[in-house]
Amino acid sequence: MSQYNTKQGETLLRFLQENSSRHFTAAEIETQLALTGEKLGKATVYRRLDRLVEGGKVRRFVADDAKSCCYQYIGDGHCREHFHLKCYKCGELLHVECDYLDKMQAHILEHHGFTVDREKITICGVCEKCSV
Amino acid sequence: MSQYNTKQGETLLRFLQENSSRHFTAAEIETQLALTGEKLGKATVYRRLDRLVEGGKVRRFVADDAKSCCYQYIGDGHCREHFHLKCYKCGELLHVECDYLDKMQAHILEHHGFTVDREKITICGVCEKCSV
DNA sequence: CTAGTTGCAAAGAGTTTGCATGGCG
DNA sequence: CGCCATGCAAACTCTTTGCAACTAG
Repeated sequence: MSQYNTKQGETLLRFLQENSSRHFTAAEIETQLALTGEKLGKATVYRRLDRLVEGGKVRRFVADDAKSCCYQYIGDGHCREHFHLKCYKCGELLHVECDYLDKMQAHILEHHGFTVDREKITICGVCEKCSV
Repeated sequence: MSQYNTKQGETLLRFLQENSSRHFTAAEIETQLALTGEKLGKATVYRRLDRLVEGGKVRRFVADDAKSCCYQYIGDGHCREHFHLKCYKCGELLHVECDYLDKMQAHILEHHGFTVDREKITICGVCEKCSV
């Protein structure tokens, strides 16, 4: 699939990495990159994002009120090992390594016969800063 | 807002209630109702769904792969008191009353300074039947 | 009778696709 | 040089909106 390294591909990935505490829509990414003169075509943005999502480097989701998808860098496969808490006020994504949550997963399986998909799960709420 | 009771409004609500273990896109709802001769206009479907979502009777979300919104009946305000586990294979929505999860919420607040929004949270995974 | 509701069709918004050009290896 | 990637614009899909006709209260 992604076989060639291109300037555009690197630009997009770098942008997401450098702003990994925030999420963006495709349109926002396009605009932001255009501001710094690194203009990418709309289609390219979508195509590369799709790949990053498939490759597990980027998470795609739809914010509650939003009409379009948001994308956020979550890093390499390493993120499978912990949980994600996402603040829907500021957009901050917290990566949490937590025994309690590990046990939660076991509890749910045992008591409710349900296998939690920790890779996909994102726990929404409000972070410390925003809850004041 | 919703002041008049109409045949269309009742038809839609009844359909969702009777199929509360499943979720549907707006288009699916339209099609299903048309099959039983209870044809609703596209716009009406969207407008009534919006209201039901605002009123808390229906949950709107975007399935991982899907391109469009899904809607599922979750009942009256009562659903704020428990947690939802959703199977992404069969679509079943489990309503779970669980001390452990209550404590989880407390734990996350205490140890991670994060206020979980239990109304919005849906824990995704695979249910008992589908995990075999 | 009045105000909310419906249905149609047109408008919008976001995303995907086709195709010629350009760039990586 | 071959093949993939890019960029543009057109095509698509889903959702919202405008408006005249209709209906609940």
